[in-house]
Formats: sequence, structure tokens, C-alpha cells
Amino acid sequence: MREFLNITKALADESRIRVLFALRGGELCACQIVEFLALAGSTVSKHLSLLYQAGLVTLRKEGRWIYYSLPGNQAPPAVRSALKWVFQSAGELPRIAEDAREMKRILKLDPVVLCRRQCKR
Amino acid sequence: MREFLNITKALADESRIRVLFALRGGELCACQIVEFLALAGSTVSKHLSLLYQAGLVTLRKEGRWIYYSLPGNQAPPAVRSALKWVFQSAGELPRIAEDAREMKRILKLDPVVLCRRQCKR
DNA sequence: TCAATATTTCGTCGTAACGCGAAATATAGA
DNA sequence: TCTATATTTCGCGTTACGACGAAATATTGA
Repeated sequence: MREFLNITKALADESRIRVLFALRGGELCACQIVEFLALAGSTVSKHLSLLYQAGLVTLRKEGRWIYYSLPGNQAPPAVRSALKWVFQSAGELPRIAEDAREMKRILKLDPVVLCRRQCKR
Repeated sequence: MREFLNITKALADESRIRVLFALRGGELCACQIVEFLALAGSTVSKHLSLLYQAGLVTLRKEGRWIYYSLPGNQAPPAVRSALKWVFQSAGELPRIAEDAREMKRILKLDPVVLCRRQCKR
């Protein structure tokens, strides 16, 4: 039950839903997600941690970057079906469409530049 | 987005998930759900209100009783698929199995007796 | 109409969640 | 080794949520 509620609680926040959709385009490093959500790095880190604990995202460390992505077929059935449900049910929402456009902009930027800009603050 | 989050937020609580499963056996009046959750009537009312606002349950008033049930095929797709997901993903949890046994006990009782008992408190 | 009763709404309290900035951790490269 | 940088952890304020009891609302039946 705890595990199942970890999933539902992780899904009960707009920022985290938006991250899941953003990851549909492929893996993203933390600094790209910070830029995308336009929240403090520490806040985004917490959101990603909750998604990770629920099993809704996986991560890959490469040097000092951490790349997040959606889990593959090895994920538990509850996670797989949760993601399937979210993508089917919320995929047409206006906010998600806007986010997709914003994501295109971010992907054109160099992650190195993003990180530097965020550290400056 | 608001509507979608109403659903995910409604699912992010153990009591409300348990109610959804309880309703799989058919409609229940509020006093039966109070007995089932073993919480204050006002608390249960709030839970049911959240589920109702999310569209995850429907209600039917009959005299001074209010019967809650799962929505039928007229429910929006997001709601239908949410319920399908919940029932598939959490159906095997131990807590849900215990609840099913407890529900059998409650169904043997007369709702009138339950209500009277709760009003006495 | 009046009393009983089924359910909700209101006011309050304690706890959990979201937000931030500052400090801590970890890695890369000079 | 030392510095820059990418990310997380920590501490704290504010807001949201779940719990309760008391009061309010609505309906039935005497």
C-alpha cells in the first residue's frame, strides 16, 4: 500500500506531472528540468526525488551531470500502467502543449550554459 | 489540468482508495462508509466530497440517506481509466483483502442501526 | 408542527507538503 | 591539490491536508 500511495502522491502535483511529460522526449539533466519548471534548484531536486522514490523516473549519473528519464520495461506493472494512464489522460491538456513548445527552446540551449546561469543566482 | 489534478489528489490518500474498493461491491450509504473507515462522520464526509468532486464516485439521495457508488459508462475517460488503473494496480494489496472481509461484516448489519450508533457519539 | 436522525458544513488543531536560500557533497579539470 | 560547477541536503516559513467535535441543514415520521 505504501508503494502504491508513493505513486499516487507523486502524481498529485502539477510540476511533477509536467516533468513526466517533458521526459517523454528523452532523458534530461537536472539543470534542464530546473530551467523548464522555473523553480529553485533545491525545489526541483525534491520533486525529482519524490518521482524517483515512486519509481516513476530513473536516473543515470555521468560525471557531474545527472540525467533523468522514464523507466523502461523493467519497471513494476503499477508504475508502467500509472505512466500509461497519465500520458493518455493528460496528454491533450493545453498546459502540456505549451510545455512541449517551451521544451524545444530549452533543448536548443547548451546544458553547460544553463547550469552556469543557475549557479550564478 | 485542474480536473486532472483533482483526480490524482483524490487518489493520494489511503482512506479514499479503500472507499473506492469498498464501492466495487455495490453502492453504500454514508453511515456504512463511516463504519468501514472507523473515522468521524465529518471526516468521512470530506473524503467523499473530494472523491465526488473528482468524479470518482456518484451519489444518489433517497430520503435522508445518501448512497455512494462508482460512476458508470457516462463518466469521463480520465475517470474511467483512473479507476481501472487503481483496481488493477492495488487490487492485490493485503489491506484491500482485509477490507473486503470487514465489508462483509458491515453489510450484515442494518444501516439504520449503524446510523443510530453513530449519532449517539 | 415538532422531534428524531442522517449527513454536511464550520472552526480548530496538528502534521505533512511546497517553496526558498544557504550550506554540504561530489566530480571535473586546471 | 585547488577551484569551479552540478546537484542534493538542511533549515525554515507558508500553505494545504486530515482529523475531530459542535453546529447547521434536510428529511422523515409522530
